[in-house]
Amino acid sequence: MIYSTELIKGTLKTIVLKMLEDNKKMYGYEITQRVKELTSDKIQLTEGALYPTLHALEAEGLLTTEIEYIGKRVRKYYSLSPNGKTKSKERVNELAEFMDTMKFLLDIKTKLA
Amino acid sequence: MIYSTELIKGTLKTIVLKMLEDNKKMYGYEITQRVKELTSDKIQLTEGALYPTLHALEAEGLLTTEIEYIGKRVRKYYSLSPNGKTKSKERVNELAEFMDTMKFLLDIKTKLA
DNA sequence: TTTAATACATCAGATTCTTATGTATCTTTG
DNA sequence: CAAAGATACATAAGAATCTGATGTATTAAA
Repeated sequence: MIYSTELIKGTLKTIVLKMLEDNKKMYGYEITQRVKELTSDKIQLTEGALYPTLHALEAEGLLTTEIEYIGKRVRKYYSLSPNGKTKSKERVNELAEFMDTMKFLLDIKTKLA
Repeated sequence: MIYSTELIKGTLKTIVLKMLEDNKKMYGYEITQRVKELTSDKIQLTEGALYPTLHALEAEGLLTTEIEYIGKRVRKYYSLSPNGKTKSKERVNELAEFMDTMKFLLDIKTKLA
């Protein structure tokens, strides 16, 4: 099952920050592949969503970039800035808490009086 | 902590369906209050988001409505249609699975070789 | 040699949410 | 009793974010 992209809305930035927290330095295409791999193809980030998000995070000062050439092909590596590291932890914590809350909400079986 | 509404994006329809699955019959304002109560104020649905969502679910044939008057004040009760019941279970399952996947993703500490 | 994979990017259109506004009734409180 | 707050519906402009398409270019595989 591939998750309806509706669900991924709102979590993309957090996913990106977390990937960079765990891997120091990644390029866009690599992030899509890593997430696909880690989720057994269940989360497939589209480039049309990812690249604008990376640009936005960079504009917010959370990411820094360095260009590398592999042969003639360009790669743009992203890393967390100091602010990005802080923000990443915040975001991941918030999302984890949110998911706990949602799990509770979805498991409610009894009607309250 | 009130969750940044960014996180709620994409989960609103599922929350509404689930509330109706558990309570048979609810009106809009009641849903906002129930969710607020169940989440200790952490998820606060706005009316500007909720009412259009209810209308959309009704247009999709997932909800049915009945009007009731409390004094002179109107109340619009929503219930799951047969299709709505099926859809609700699908959505809740998908969201539960998605959250498991996300938890896994957020807990990854080690870099893969 | 042509298809697929790698790697970047942009953009029109769709969807969905926020915030504000509007209407109206009922309850509480100073 | 008047004002404020709670109850209860609804719409709409603007913002944010994603989809799906399109574009360019290099490298690897079939």
